[in-house]
Amino acid sequence: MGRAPCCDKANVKKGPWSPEEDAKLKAYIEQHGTGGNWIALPQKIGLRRCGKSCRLRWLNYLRPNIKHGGFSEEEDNIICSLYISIGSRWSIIAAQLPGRTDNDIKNYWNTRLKKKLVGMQRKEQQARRASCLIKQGMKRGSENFMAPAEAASQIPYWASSVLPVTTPEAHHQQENNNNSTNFQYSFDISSTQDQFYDHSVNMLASSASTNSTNSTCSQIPNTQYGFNGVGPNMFEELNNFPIDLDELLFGNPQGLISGLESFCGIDMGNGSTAGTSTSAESPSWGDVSSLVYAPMLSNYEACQQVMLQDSTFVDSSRFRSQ
DNA sequence: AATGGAGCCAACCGCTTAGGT
DNA sequence: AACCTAAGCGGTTGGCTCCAT
Repeated sequence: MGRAPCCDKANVKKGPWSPEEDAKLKAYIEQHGTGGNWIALPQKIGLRRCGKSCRLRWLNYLRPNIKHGGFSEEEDNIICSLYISIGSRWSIIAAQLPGRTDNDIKNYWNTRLKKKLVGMQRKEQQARRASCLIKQGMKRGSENFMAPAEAASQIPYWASSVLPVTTPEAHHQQENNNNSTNFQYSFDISSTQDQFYDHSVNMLASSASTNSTNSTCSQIPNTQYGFNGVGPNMFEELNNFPIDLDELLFGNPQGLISGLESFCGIDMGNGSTAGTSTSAESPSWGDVSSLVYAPMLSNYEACQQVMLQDSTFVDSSRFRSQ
């Protein structure tokens, strides 16, 4: 036996809203509010619409200060960073972007951002293959670091932090900054869920720090989780990177999270290291926003300010111009 | 000019969650 | 504690527009 319908479907109009319906709904809500009962609202107004449909129309279209289209670079970066951190939690992502609806962001991701990300990964892989062929032809033991700098430069900072790509400059700086030669993607076992979500901030921070030595973003402890993104064995690590974006983004979005989990050695559900979780269920995220988003956003905003001011920071317009 | 395919987006569907009784 | 109802949410779909042929 199925669920009882929320409204009398036979007497409910479906499909696109007419300007008259929009005007009725908007006028009523602006004057009286929703009254906390969407189901009863269409009857009060005299609309032959389902309450859910009214709610959706208001939230996604009629509500004041709604922005449609024209996503900025900053919004792109926030969306991508958050998607990488928390997956398709569109309402949470939308909460970080004033004026944007979850539906808008979801559509934008599915139709544009996702494809851009995959396209960039393909380009990077092609460049890497070409680089490997060149390297194979070169004399062994060369001190020259033949990184696919051009390919790396085509990747936005949020993506380059997820897909471990390095540049000669970053490599050199990393050597100066870190005496350790054992690059590891390791998480502190005691990492909390909050810390992992802060990973997004670290992505931004790590990218900033590799491009600007005096950025205040570099003050964020971006090596805490091993996501500083550069190291002597970077290409080996890249080859081992378990995420195929083609598969994950177009086939199984949750797999992106799983891939990151296994890659990072963390169970995002309980904060323990990989291998300790026996549950086959998807992770329980809990109240993510209360756990992390306030500090995360403030960190991000602070970081963003620096990025905007720092002319040496990687030009994110590369991303939009793809 | 006609047509077919791709891209985009508004809206719907159904499941989950939260709150009330 | 159990149940019911409405809101919230994310996945999916249908139809419109644009563009290439």
